[in-house]
Amino acid sequence: MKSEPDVYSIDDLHRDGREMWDSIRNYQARNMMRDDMRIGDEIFFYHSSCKVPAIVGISRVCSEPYPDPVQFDKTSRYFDPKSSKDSPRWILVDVEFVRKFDRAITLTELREQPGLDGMILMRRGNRLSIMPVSDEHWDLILTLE
DNA sequence: GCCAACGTTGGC
DNA sequence: GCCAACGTTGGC
Repeated sequence: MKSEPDVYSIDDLHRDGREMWDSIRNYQARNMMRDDMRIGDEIFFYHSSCKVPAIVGISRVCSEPYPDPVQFDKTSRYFDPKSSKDSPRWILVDVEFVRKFDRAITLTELREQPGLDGMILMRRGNRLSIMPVSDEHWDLILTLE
């Protein structure tokens, strides 16, 4: 899961313990939270749109999927007038802090790993803020820490 | 600040 | 249902 550190960083999650992953307005990302995530699933926490884009730690899914309350908040820029409580369009999960890496594993470094070829994160122009990571890639990335 | 790569919107 | 125009993301 990507997050802009200026908006919400791994340190913020460490401080808060857990966080509702709200305001995601992309159908693919929503589908992953709604359909693919299970309580206990571990997540790489990635800092994006910043000086050194990098995987900086691990978080974990800690709720069932449920409707994003922000979609009903008229004062929010993420308010969705086409959504309704009867059939909410945007679904999210809560995530909890697991640990922060001793050092950030930078995108540059990840690109240098031949074993990570084909990772969705590395695709040019990739804009997905939530994406699956294969077991092989997960294990390989952990050896880089 | 630039620009590639998408996703979304809306006219037809 | 197509597709052009536009908006957003995010690395560089």
